[in-house]
This record gives sequence, C-alpha cells and structure tokens, in this order.
Amino acid sequence: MPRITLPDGSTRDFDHAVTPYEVAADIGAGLAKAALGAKIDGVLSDLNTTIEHDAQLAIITDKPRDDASRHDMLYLVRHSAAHVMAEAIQRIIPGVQLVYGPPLDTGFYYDMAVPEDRPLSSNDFELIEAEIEKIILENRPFTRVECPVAQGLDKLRAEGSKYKLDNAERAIVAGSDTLSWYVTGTPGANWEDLCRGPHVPSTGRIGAVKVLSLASSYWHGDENSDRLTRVYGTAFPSKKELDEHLELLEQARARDHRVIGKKLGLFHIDDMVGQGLILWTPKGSVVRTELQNFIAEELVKQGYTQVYTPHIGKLDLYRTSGHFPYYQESQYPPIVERESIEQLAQEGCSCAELANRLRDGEIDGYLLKPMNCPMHIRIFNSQPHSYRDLPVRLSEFGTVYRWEQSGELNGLTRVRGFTQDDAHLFCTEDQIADEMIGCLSLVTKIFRTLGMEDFRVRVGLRDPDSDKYVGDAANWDKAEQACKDAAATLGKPFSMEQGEAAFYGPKIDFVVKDVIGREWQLGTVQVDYNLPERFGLSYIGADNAAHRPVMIHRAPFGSMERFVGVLIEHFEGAFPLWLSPEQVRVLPISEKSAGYAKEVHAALAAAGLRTTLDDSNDRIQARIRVAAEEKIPYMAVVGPRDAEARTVSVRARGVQKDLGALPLVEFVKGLSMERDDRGEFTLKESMVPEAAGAG
RNA sequence: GCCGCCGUAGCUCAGUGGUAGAGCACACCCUUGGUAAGGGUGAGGUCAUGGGUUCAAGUCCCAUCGGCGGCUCCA
Repeated sequence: MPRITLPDGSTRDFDHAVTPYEVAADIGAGLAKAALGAKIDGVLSDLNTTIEHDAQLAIITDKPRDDASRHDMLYLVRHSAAHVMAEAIQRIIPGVQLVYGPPLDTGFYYDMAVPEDRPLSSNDFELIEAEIEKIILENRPFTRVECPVAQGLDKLRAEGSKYKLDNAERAIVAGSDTLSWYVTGTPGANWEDLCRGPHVPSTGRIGAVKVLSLASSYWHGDENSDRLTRVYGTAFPSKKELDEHLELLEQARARDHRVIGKKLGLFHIDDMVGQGLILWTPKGSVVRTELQNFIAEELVKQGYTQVYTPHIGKLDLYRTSGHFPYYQESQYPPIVERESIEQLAQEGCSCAELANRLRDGEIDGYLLKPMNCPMHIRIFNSQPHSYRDLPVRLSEFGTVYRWEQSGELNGLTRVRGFTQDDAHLFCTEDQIADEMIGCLSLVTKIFRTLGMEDFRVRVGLRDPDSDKYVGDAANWDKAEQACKDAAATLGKPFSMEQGEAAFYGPKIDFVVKDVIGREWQLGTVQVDYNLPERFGLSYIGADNAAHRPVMIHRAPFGSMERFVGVLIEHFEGAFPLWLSPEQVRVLPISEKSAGYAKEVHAALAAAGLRTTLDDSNDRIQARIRVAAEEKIPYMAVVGPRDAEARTVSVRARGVQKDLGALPLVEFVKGLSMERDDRGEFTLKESMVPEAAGAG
C-alpha cells in the first residue's frame, strides 16, 4: 500500500491506491482547492492519476512557491488552454483539423490545418476569446480516456485525422503502449483531443487566456510538407497575471530598437538602398564610432595591430578558403567582369550554363566578401614569420555581406551587410589558451563598462560520434581544453555543448541577457586548424623548421549593427554620456539670455562635447520636454540669473527637476570627466547623491 | 525562401465603392515665458508600384516591391 513522501520529507501512508487530489485533501482543504496537478516521482501528472505504489509527490498549485513549480503550473495551465482554444476554434470553424498544440515558456500555440475557404485571421481573435471564455465558465472537467494502441489507431483512422494519426504513430514508435485522449467534459458527449497530458482538473481552472498572433508553420517543420496555421496564445491562472504579462510585452515593444531607432533617428533602412542594408545616420554613427573607439583602445592595449581590407576579392580567394562555392547560397552572387560577360554572350552561353561554370570555377569574378579571414590570412602570408613574431593579431572593423533570407531580416540584429569587430590571431598551439583568455577579458571589460554584467559563455565542443571535423584528435583535445580553461577563468558558470563546434575547431560564444531578461547571442571566439592548412601558412620555429600556425577567429561583439541594436534596447535609447549622440543641450530661458547661451554652447563645444543650442521660439517647458524625449543626458538651462553669475542651471535625464546652478567652468569640467571615464551620471550623482542610479 | 497580416502627410494613425483626414513635427506671425506641450495662420498627398473590375477605387481583384509575425536557415 502506498507510502507517499512529500517535498518536505514527511510521509503519509495509505491502505489503498490514492490520487494526488486525495493526498492534498488529506493534508488540507485549502491545498486541495488550490491544486492543479502533481509531480509524481518527478513526472508531471494529472491530479487524479492513480498512485498504487510508494512515491515522491509534490502538489502543483496555482500559487507556486518556487520557479520550478511555477514552471510546472504554467505548463499545466497553458497546455490546457491550448486545448480550450482548439475547441473554441473548431466551434467557430468546423472544418479545422488539429495537429499539435504544446505549451511554451511564454504561452502556447496550436498548429492546425484550416480550410482554404475559411482562413483564420486576427479579426477572429475576439470571437475565439469569447468562445474560450464560455468554455472556461462551463468549468468542464478534463477527463483522461486511455485505450489500447490498436483500438486508438482505428478510431483515428475512422475520424480521418491524418495529423493526429501521425502523432499517435510517433508516440507508439517512441514506446507508448496505450493512447490517451483528453475530453473536456463527458467522454462521448464533449470535445476531445488525442493528448498525452497532463492537464488541470477542469476548464475553469485555466484562469485567463489571450490569443496573441497567427503565423504559419510546416508539418514537422518541413517546408515541403503541409502548411499549417499556428495560433499563438498565452494563459495564466489569473486575469491579473495575464495583464501583467501583456504589460511586459508592451514594454518590450517600447524598447524595440527599431521603434527607438526611428524615434531618435539612429539609423535608417531604405527601400531604394536595399533590404538589410543599414544607413547609419549622424546620431547612430556617433554611438557606433564611440563604441569602436573604445574597443580599438582596448585592442591596442592587448597588442593587436589594425588592418584595412577591401570589400571585394577574387573568387579564387574564396575558393581557396572554401567559402565559395560551399556557402554560395548565403552570399551575394559573384561579380563578373564586363568583358567576360560579353564574351560569354557571344559564345551563346545560357544563364543556367553561366551559373554552372561560375560554380565550377571556369569563370573568374569577384565576391562581395562574406568573411574577413581570407584577406587577413593573405596579409599574414605576405611576409615570412618567425615563432618570435607570434602571436600576430590582425584586427579590423571589417564589413561583410551575406545573403540572409529575406524573412530573417530584422532591424539591426539581422542584416545583409554588417561590420564585425573582427580579428584573426595567428599563434602556436601553446598560445591558444592565453589568447582565449585575452578575448574574454576584453569582453568582460566592455560589458562591465556598459553595465551589461549579465552574460554567459557557451563552449562549443565537437560531437565525438561525428567525422565531419578537420584536424587531428590530439589537437582538438588541446584546443577544447584551452576553451574550457579560458571560460573557467571568468569565475562564472559556463555551459559546454557537444556538437556545437565549427567543423574546423571548438569555440566560445557570448550570450548577454538584457534588462528585461532576453538573451542575445553576440560574438564568438573560434579556434581554427583548417584555414592555415588550406592557405599553407607557416612560421619558422626555434628548430629552424617550418610549422603550421593555429588561427583564432574572434568577433567578441559579433557585429556593430547587432551590438548597437542590443545596446539601444539595453539602454532604451538613454545612452550614457560618452555614447550619447547629443550630450548636452543649452536652453536659454528667453531671447534675453541668447548671448550668454551662445557663450555656454561655445564653451561646451570647445571642450569637445556634443552640444546643441535650442533657442527656438517655444516656452522653456516645451523645450525641456523635447530634450527629455530625445533622452539627452544633460540640459543646461540659462537665464538672466545664470548670465549674471556665469552659471548654468543643470537638469539631468531621469531627474524631474532642476539640480541647481553650477559655475560654467565646473559644468564643463564635470561633463568632460564623466565622458572621459565612460562613467554614467557621475556629475549628476555629485549634485544629487540620492539620485544615484535613478537615470 | 515559405505562410499569414500590413503599406494613407516627415512620424503615429483615422478613413462604410462616391470631394483626402487628425494629432505631432515643419514654416511664418503673436507671445519673451526659470524647468515635461502658450496661441494663431499656413504649407505639406501619384493613398507603396504596376495592371485589372467598375459610371466611379485609398477602399474590390491580380502581380511586384517593402514592413511585421512566425516557419525554415544562420560559415
């Protein structure tokens, strides 16, 4: 007879098989009432699952006490909500066939095949939500019905639901010996869905559901298979939590770098220029330039040298590196010389033939560079090297072009032309570890300066069962160990992922978490044995013999485009002084102070500060509002009193009041220091200590 | 690339087959105001582009271009 062990270690003995609900009721009526499901020996289960043997049991309630049980609770609620939404949609559109409806971290979706003559549209959302609301109010129980495999398959065949039949067949292949349905209500009388569960006890326990968006998907994710309609939604046990979540979505939208970028005029993407090609406006260019300068300063400290390379190079270069034609589909097509084209035309070469001959290397041309490394390699190779020269560290803010699929393009974070903070290190095996550590310290320094302390590293290792990797096993072992050792020096946890290595070497990736918890994959450090081989690189060792160097590719911030995009979202457009396109705005109270305002403006400009003078014909309130909306860090308001005393009245971003008057020279000095230290609001904090961090 | 939705003034967006709209921004005038919107006047449009249906198209249909959300992809 079962002995139930609860999370606190206490046990309860029963002389008969019990359900989690009964155990909960045995503990207390309140718990039973709050219960939504259970974890039996670590397996998330229905509340009325029969427990016949000794088991560990945790009751999942609608008021979870820790993250793990909150995750489980939301899983139950959302999985159940997916069913209710599917039922609602089938009520509205009877011909809809169900495919697959799992919960997600932030909600759930349901894939369905919708009749062509009655597509779903977002106009249907209100209707669907109203229908969901009805089903929730009816508070029908989720009833599990199990049946033997053969009988279940017959039932699905009889219903003609090919997708569910496929799901069932997959479940059987995976080892299921029964099939289960969940009925919302009474079997035979109410709506049902093939599902392994578990679910909340009844539809009334779902709380609040919101239908969010429509998308399309493919059956099994295969683009040659059936196209399905995916309906996204989210659910919470209460309306309050749902509203809070929707509020968070709003906030994320307000933080979107595309929205802020447009509002603050940081960058522009122009139809006439091309998709995924960024035009950096004057303001955005300031942010990028300041960032590049900062990174470049650190690189000099680390012994890097800077190079410049052209935007195009001969196809042969990329044939040697292997980028062409191997990654051809993600490159802009080659540029072929006019004479070659004319000659081919005379020969009557067809387009198809041209494509083939290009691919096969029979026609010369140029490629818009998809990678900087081949050119850096040729720089390395332009001179003989001694082991005494190594490591050679060639860095470049190198612009590359890749043909990303049009559906993938997204603001600054996924583009077709971008500038990597790229560098290639040519070193000996023994130097790999130190070079990796150098890369990590650069990343740490820059993230810390930007207040992005929350980042993690991911070490990508080879898949031991695969033979796709180049280089010998001993080298791989050493390189992987170097990556792990380097990651360990950070003193924070890092993950190791097998099979995530590039085919030419292991790597370390950097993933930052922004202020609202989203993760962004930025840069990467990769060890490469392949390219030195392909280009026949060598250095002369202490033994006076030629040796093959190892290459490290590193772009710790990925691309300037993506990095600035992430920064825009991180700061919500409110950049620290040193990055701000406009650092301080001078605001005369009225025309009477225009002369002094010009003086203030000139003094700030002379100190190299980016400043403007707003002497437009508006009241001071209106001009302050405009400057605040533009997220300018400091305002210098000047009136007759300031002109008299040679002061400025300081107002700082994030503080809804005048911070008081400061002598002009002090103001210039304070701003200059804050800028040079790349600090955040050190001047503001010196004026109002209690406002520290309020910005 | 695929599916769905969308494209109206610089921006945000209304617009029911029948005369093209609002707010903000912009220009000019009045106002000279000490810390988050003072008032007035005005200019601004090939309703993404090209076809079609119709007496009549911003509105309906088709194609193209572009955006968004997903799917797939990401050296």
